[in-house]
Amino acid sequence: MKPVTLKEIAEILGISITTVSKALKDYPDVSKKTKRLVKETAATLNYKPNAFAVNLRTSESKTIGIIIPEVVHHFFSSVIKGIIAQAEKKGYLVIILQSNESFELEKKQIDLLLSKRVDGILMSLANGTVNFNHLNDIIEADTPLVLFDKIAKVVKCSKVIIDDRKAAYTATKHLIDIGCKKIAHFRGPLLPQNSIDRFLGYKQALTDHNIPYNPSLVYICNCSDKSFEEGKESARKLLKDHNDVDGIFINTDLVAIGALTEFNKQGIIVPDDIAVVGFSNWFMSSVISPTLSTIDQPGYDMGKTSFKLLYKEIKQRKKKEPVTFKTVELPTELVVRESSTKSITVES
Amino acid sequence: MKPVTLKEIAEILGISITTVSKALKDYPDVSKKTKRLVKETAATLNYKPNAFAVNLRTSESKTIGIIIPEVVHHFFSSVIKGIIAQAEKKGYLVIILQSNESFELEKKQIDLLLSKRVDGILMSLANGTVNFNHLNDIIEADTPLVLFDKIAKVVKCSKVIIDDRKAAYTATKHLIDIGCKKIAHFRGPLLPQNSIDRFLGYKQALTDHNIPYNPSLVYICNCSDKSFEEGKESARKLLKDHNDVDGIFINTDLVAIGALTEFNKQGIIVPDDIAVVGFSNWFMSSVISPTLSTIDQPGYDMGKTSFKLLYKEIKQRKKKEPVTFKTVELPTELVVRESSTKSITVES
DNA sequence: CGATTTCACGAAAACGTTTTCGATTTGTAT
DNA sequence: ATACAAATCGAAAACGTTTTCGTGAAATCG
Repeated sequence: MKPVTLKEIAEILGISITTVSKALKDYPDVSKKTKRLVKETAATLNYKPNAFAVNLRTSESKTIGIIIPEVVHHFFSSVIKGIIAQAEKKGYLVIILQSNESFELEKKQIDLLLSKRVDGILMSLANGTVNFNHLNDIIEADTPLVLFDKIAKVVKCSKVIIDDRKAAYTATKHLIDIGCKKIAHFRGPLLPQNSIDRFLGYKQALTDHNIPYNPSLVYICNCSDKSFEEGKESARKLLKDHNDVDGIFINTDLVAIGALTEFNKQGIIVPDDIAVVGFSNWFMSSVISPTLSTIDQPGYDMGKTSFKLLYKEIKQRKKKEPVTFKTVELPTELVVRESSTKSITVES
Repeated sequence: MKPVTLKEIAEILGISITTVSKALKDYPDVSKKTKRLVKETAATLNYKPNAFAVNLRTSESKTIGIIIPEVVHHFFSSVIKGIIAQAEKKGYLVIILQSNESFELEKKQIDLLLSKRVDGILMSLANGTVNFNHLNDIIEADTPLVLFDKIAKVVKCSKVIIDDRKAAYTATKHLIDIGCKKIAHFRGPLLPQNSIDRFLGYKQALTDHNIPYNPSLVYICNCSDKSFEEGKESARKLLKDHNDVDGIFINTDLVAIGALTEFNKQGIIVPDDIAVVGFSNWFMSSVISPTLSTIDQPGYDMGKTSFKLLYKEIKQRKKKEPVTFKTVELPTELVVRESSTKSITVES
């Protein structure tokens, strides 16, 4: 019942623990014969190395931790999937923790992972994160760290991002291209860089195309778990404040879907009355009616490349090579669907 | 730079490692004075016990593993969230692995978790799982196991389930209650018990209400990642085969949403022409148009109670108490939305 | 045949903690 | 003072592995 150890195999075969260990790991200073013998008995006894002992001895656990704001979330769960897929290839397991968009919780989770001595940490920052001392804790603990999506530029580590600003620019320009003259923006919270960048991309696209920027056309959403409601609410406000708006670029698909729902209810025809473009390409967006144009944010790829960067750093650290930080920018893509495909295309 | 150990604290204070260890864990045979001293220096040095050493010594890792068919999935990610939330309260971390609905992969993941010596395993079985020997591996390794949602009745362990049959019965009866006379069923694959039970509930509800069961009204969907397409496809077939169907109970929300989309496209009015009830209560269902009536499957609660059962078993094992297996059945609820709310209610 | 190299193996330390058990000191009652 | 109990402490083993280094035997060479 007790798990079998090297010692037992050694005793059975009348050889030393050392030799058993070496035989199993194909050390050159063990004869073919004993190797065969050891491997056979190990197999029949169903020997599995005690991970705890290996961890202690090698001081690595082949386990990484990931901290994200929210698990029940199409984008983040895609990222998780990508991370797990890639980690598995390299024999790493993945521990998942949530920050619930809270700064305090994020700090606590980092502490947890550090005290568990994971081999590396992948993180997407919480909206509530205001400073980055806790990230320096990771770096000072000599634990490899890679940030993705919601990052902090000042932190010295590898990063995986998209160009939010460019993507937002593309989305807004698309609205302009299909003939929209008065374009609103439902932006995210004031803090995280992403929502700032998306806002800036929106603004830039307007000014580049001689459309005056009008601050009253920008509505703020927290993009919390109430995103859908916020979308409806903002849509209501927008219709009241500006009944001549003919396009909206929205920070997040879920908010956009809320807006679509409100428009449907009020008899506003999307896209003919108002064209809508969201952001993230949640699966839902391809299923809603009208289907939602959006910016595809490659969650799965982001997970994969994040782990790849982390893995590289782990290897470098192990070989005492100098670690090199890299920032990888993943391409996004405008996905045009019904919500921005006017029956009559207006030439601009 | 090197993490500080008990030894270093002992040397600084000129006492033994033993006393330091005991002081930190509030053993009664250490004086208040030295306890204070030790704790203070430990705090200033930012001492954190080496988890690897603790694991080895105590032979537990305070880590559990979970294996699910798919991470990017509203129900399963809700379960994950529940598990993580509850695990955190008890100081456990959670490793997540996917089976991708594959039997072989499921076996491999179990092996992985066992070789990592997690303190317990939570699982929802893959559709492809045909026998349960691999689950016995877990039991033989003396690792606590709890199955949830997609379970195997024959396996000796605790389980957390819903009554799929009853829920399906309720859903179908609801369709009958609102006046549906010819009710179709889009069922899941033939294998997993859940889809069998839902089918049986559907059938039972019909016969209990004097509606003859008609096998040609039952369509099979794999409920894979193509669920949405399958829903559309089945809806097309249904409309061709039986143009007088006035209600459908569908195995999964995503398939139902596919069907709704097809109905919308073909000008079929839901619910007046055909009423639809799905299963699971994905978030999406409250957002689609028309909003989808469905059975609420309490993913978060399922995660929570699954961990609670696992935790209880871990504790029992530790105290060498006899382990008791329990099967907890969580309540489901019919959520009535637009897709089954006829403008003119017909009395039955 | 003696010297040297190659081949196989094992002893032992180390990773850092927990815990048992014995030893020493201090206090208390006779 | 002596005896005994209580309060503090530490030595050492143990968890199971990895890896360095040394040793003896066999093989190779001149």
